[in-house]
Amino acid sequence: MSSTLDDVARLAGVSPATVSRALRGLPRVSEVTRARVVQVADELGYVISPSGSRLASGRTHTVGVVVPYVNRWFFGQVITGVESVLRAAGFDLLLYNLGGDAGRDRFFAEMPLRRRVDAVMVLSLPIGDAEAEAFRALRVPIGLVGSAVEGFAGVRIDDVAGATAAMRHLTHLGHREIALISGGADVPMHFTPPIDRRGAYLDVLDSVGVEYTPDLEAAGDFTMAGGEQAMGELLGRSRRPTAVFAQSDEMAFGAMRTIRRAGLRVPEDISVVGFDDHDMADLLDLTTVRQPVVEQGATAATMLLDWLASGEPPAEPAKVLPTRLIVRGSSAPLAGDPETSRHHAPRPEA
Amino acid sequence: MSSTLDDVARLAGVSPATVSRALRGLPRVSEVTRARVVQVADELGYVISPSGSRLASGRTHTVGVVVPYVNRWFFGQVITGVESVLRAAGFDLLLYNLGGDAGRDRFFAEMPLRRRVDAVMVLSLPIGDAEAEAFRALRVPIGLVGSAVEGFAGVRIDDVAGATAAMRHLTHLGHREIALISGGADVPMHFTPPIDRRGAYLDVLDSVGVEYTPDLEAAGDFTMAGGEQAMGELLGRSRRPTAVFAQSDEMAFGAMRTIRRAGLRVPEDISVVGFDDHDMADLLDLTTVRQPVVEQGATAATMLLDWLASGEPPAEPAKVLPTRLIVRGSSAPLAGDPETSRHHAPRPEA
DNA sequence: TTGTAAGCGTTATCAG
DNA sequence: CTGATAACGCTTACAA
Repeated sequence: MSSTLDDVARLAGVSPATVSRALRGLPRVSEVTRARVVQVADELGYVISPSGSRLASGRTHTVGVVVPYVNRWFFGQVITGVESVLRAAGFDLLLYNLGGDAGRDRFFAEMPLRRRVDAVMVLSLPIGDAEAEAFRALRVPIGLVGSAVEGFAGVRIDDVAGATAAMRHLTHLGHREIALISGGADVPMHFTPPIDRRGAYLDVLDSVGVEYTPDLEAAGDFTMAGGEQAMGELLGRSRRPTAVFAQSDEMAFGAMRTIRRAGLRVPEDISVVGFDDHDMADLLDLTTVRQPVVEQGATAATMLLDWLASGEPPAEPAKVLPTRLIVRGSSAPLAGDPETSRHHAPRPEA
Repeated sequence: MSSTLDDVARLAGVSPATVSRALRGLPRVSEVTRARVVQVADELGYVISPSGSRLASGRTHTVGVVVPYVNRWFFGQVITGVESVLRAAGFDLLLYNLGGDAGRDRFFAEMPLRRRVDAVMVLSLPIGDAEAEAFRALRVPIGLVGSAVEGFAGVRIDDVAGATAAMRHLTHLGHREIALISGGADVPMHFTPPIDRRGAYLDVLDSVGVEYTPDLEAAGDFTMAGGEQAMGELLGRSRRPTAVFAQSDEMAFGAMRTIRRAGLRVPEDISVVGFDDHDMADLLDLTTVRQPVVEQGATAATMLLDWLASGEPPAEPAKVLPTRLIVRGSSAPLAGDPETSRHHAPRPEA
C-alpha cells in the first residue's frame, strides 16, 4: 500500500542506498541526485518506515517519559516543556504514567522501556538506589527533573533558597509560630526537594531563635486533599500557628480551605505561603515561591538530547534554575506585631 | 549485548519459530516446550525487540494520542484514562501535544503519526472536515473524545442535557438575566460541545420566555484568563446579568475573580455556574456540571482497542456518558425573588 | 507439534 | 559519488 524506499529508488533510477543517504541529508550525494530523489519521494508520498530504520540502525529516535501522575498540574507543565524540545528534534515521546504505587511497582518490575527508547526522562519521581540502578541498567542516557543522581542529567531548582525565601518572608512579617505542611513521610534519598524545603524551614526557624516542634508539622502528600487534612490536624493541636508554609501550592489550597471552614481568615488569622506558583495561585491570591516548570522540562530534554548526540554525559551534575518569591494576599504581618503592622495595607479580595 | 530470539532458540534447542510462538502464547506449542522456552528466555533476560517484531508483523502495538494541551486539567484527566487502558493491553502511548495553533498546523501538515501507530486517539480537538480527512488517510482506527465523526469511534457526554441542567438550575432560582461565557468564536463543525452547550442556553432561555441578546454573551476561549476577560466585557455592558453560565469551570473561575474584583459578590450579586467539575471547583465552591473525564478517556481507549482487535468499527457512532449537576455555593436565588427566596439557606464560605 | 525459509524496510560496509 | 550486499530481529506461510 504505501511506498517503500525501493520504490523511490526504482523511480529515481538510483540504488536504495543512495535514496537512504539522500533523504537523510548525508554527505556524499550529489545535489542533483538528491534533488531528484527528494522529488520522487514526495511525489510518491514516501514516508520512512520507523521499524525498518530502527531495526537497521539500532536507534529508536524515541524518548521514554516517566511521570508519576499526568493529571497533576506540575507534571502537565513539565511534559509540555519536554515535548516541545523532543518534537522539535524529531524524537517520539513514549509516555509512561505510573499513577500511584501499584503502577510504580509494576513499572520497575517490568521495565517496559527496555529496547524501545534511546533515552529516558524521569519527572520528579522519588528515586532510591534501587530505582536508580534499574534505570542505569537500561544503558541509555537518563534525564531527571527535580532530583540529582550521579551519572544522570538533571535539572532542578534551588529548593533551599526557595523555601528560605518563603520562610524569611514569614519571619519578617513577625511570625514565629509557623507550621509546616510537608510532603510524604518516606522520601528516598535521591529525591531531595521535600527534604531541602524542610531543611530550610528548620534553618530559618533556628535563625530567629525558634525551636522546632513536631506539633507544628503535618504531612500533606502533595495533594489538595492532603493539605486540607494536614491543616485539620494542625488546627486540632494545642498551639495554633499564626502562619503556614506548605511545600506545594496544592497543599496550600487545601490548607486555606480548612482554615476558612474552621471560621478563621487568611491572612488575618493565619498567613499561608505555598510553593510552585500553580496556575490557580494567582486566582486564590496565594503568596508562593515561583519555579520555572515548563522550562525545567525543556532544559532537561535539551541536556538529554545533547548527551545523546555527543555521547558524553553532561559535565555539570545538575543544572539549577532560579526561583522567586511572589508575594500575594495570603500572607500578612502578624496581628499586633509592632514591628511590621504599620507596613501593612489591606488587599482586595481575590 | 542483549540476547535475541535466536539465542533463546539455540539454548532451548528449538527453532526460532517455536520460540516466537511459545513466547507469544500462541497455540500449537506443547506445554513442555513452552515451559522450557520461557525458562530459557528469562534466564537470558530476553526482551523482544519491538523493531524486529513491528517490521515483521506490520503492527506497532502503539497508539498515538493527540492532545491540544497536555497541561490543561481536562486533558491530563483524559490521558490518565487512556493510558491505563492502553498500558493494561500492552500498547505503547505515543504522545503528541499540539499546544496551540502553530503546533496544530505543523501536525496536520506533517502528520507525524504515519507508519508509526496502529490507531489514534484524538482528545477534544476541534475537528473540521479537512482534519477528519487527514486522520482518515492514516487508514487506522481513530478514536475521539468530545466529538463525533462518522466512521470514528467516539465517546462524549450529553452536552445539551448537561447545559440544560445548569441553565434550568439558574432559571429555577429565578434568574432571567443570564449571561453566557462561551468557548471560542469559530468552532469547526465536528466539535459540538460549545455549540450544544450554547444551544441549551438558548433553549432554556426561550422556555422561560426570555429573548436572547448578544449583550449577554462573551467568548472566553476555555481558559481562566479568557473567562476573566469575558466577564469584564459583560460587566462593562449596559445590562448587568444576575447570573452567568460558563461553558467550562476554568472560565467560571476567571469570571468569579472578575466579579469579586469589581466589588461584587458571588452568589449574592451574581450567581455563577460552570461545566466540568474541575478539581478546584469544590474548593472554590462552584456550582457546576460534572462530567466523567477519566472515564471518557478509558472508554474511548477501550472502544479503540476493540476495534483494533475485531477489525470492526464500533456499531454505535458515539457512546454518551452521563453528566450531573453539582450544586454548590456559587449559585443562589435571585435576590428578592419571592418564588425562590424562602428555600434559600445561606451556605458556609468555601 | 515443530522446523525451514522467505520476507519486512532500512542502514552500513565495502567496493567501484 | 554510487551501488551491491549483508545484516538487523522477528513473523509467518508452508512443509514436515
